[in-house]
Amino acid sequence: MKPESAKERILLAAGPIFASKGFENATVREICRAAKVNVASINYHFGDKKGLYTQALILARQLREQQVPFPAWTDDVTADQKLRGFIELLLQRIVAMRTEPWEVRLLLREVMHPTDAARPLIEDYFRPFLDQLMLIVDEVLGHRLPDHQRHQIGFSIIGQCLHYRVSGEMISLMISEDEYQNHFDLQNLADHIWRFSLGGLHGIRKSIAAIDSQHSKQLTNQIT
Amino acid sequence: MKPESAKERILLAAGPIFASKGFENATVREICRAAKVNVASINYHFGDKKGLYTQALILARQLREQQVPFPAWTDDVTADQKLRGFIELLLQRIVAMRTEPWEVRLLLREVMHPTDAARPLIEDYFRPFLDQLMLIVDEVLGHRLPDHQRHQIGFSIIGQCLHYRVSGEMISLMISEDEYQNHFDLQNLADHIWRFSLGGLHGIRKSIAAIDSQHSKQLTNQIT
DNA sequence: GATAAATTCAAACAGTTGTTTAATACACTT
DNA sequence: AAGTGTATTAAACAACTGTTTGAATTTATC
Repeated sequence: MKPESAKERILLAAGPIFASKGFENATVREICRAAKVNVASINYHFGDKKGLYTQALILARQLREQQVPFPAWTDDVTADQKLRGFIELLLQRIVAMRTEPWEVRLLLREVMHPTDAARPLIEDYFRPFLDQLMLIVDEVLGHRLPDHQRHQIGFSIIGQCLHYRVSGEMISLMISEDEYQNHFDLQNLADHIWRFSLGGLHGIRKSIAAIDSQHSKQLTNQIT
Repeated sequence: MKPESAKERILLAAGPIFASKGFENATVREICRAAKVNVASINYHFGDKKGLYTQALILARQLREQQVPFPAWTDDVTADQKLRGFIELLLQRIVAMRTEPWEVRLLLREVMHPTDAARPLIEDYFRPFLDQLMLIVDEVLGHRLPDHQRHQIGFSIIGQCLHYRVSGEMISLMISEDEYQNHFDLQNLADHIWRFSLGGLHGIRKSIAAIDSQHSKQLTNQIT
């Protein structure tokens, strides 16, 4: 295989096109034109259109993991700082304001409308990611909540971040251009979401403390 | 016009089909089959496919406003309670777990990928909705923040809610069915998002108080 | 350099797309 | 009852869809 074999060219051309048009609306002819190969090449190398889509999705995940790797924190990093880092990573991976890598768009399509190709994506990519977030939440709270609460908190944080990608266009239509330019860049958003989420977590920590003290009272009562 | 004229039948058949397949993937023949009219009817009554889509979108908004109207709160309702009511309304309008009205899906398509048809939607529907939320936020905080902060807070709350629709399928794939059934119904989610957001708001209120006291100190220094 | 395998190609396939046409049926007023 | 504008219909339109074919070309193997 040449450094730019036809198969490779197809795969690299297909990604951005699938990402911006979706599976149905992307045409094999458009992809082949972009890859500068014959229309029959897709069927020859990938079987059919769906086979190409599956390969493109796998490639997207691999590339995105390389592009924005998970940070390795040293021991002196506080839980709060880790949360801030995670939120920034999440925004970088899925929002990625300025540049719009096709990998992100393609992966997000699968999040919103999972197909059969989504299962391995969940196991290998999304679930480990969510688990990392929940470990940080445990650390911030100094307490491991029941799973459903941990998940709800995780989704609250992820949901805030994701919203700027999902509804990004609509948001930019709803606020002034000035405001968007000056206060909705990645750093400002990470700051806000971090603070807002820390507040939410502190509220939960308080109610844990209240229950705990009540619980220890009950224990005391039982003992005495 | 008969109570079920052809034009009406087309409009009502088009909504659900556009909602579940999107503009491009919905075919005029499928819509006409569902409406039991000739294929030429859409072009006759609506000019072209796009004209029909625009009308369907307008209808969706009208219907959804009627279906889940904004509550009229009495004076004795606290700001916290209003926030809880707003979150529940938002979840009912856009998440609507059990039934999946086509109106919601169609409107959400326009949120994620706004077309020309989105502008009137923003002015008449989304912006007033966001404004209502921000008034409640002002009331909870007892303080009107700069617009960009009000917006960020609003999007944090909306983002949490929207996430359960946008990534709903993915979420149900990531947690166990039991957990999903027992802890991710509308009431539980509204409760969690409410508490989490109240925590976030209290955190912000504290930092306002800190800045205010600092500010009054500075003022005192200036005076003395 | 001959043989075989892998790849590329133009052309055609059968099916679907949104839209148009011209003929017909209907409801209404004069 | 004739005339008029509106509504519906089957059929055809040209353009596009993913895929297949069989021959031509390139590449690899001996």
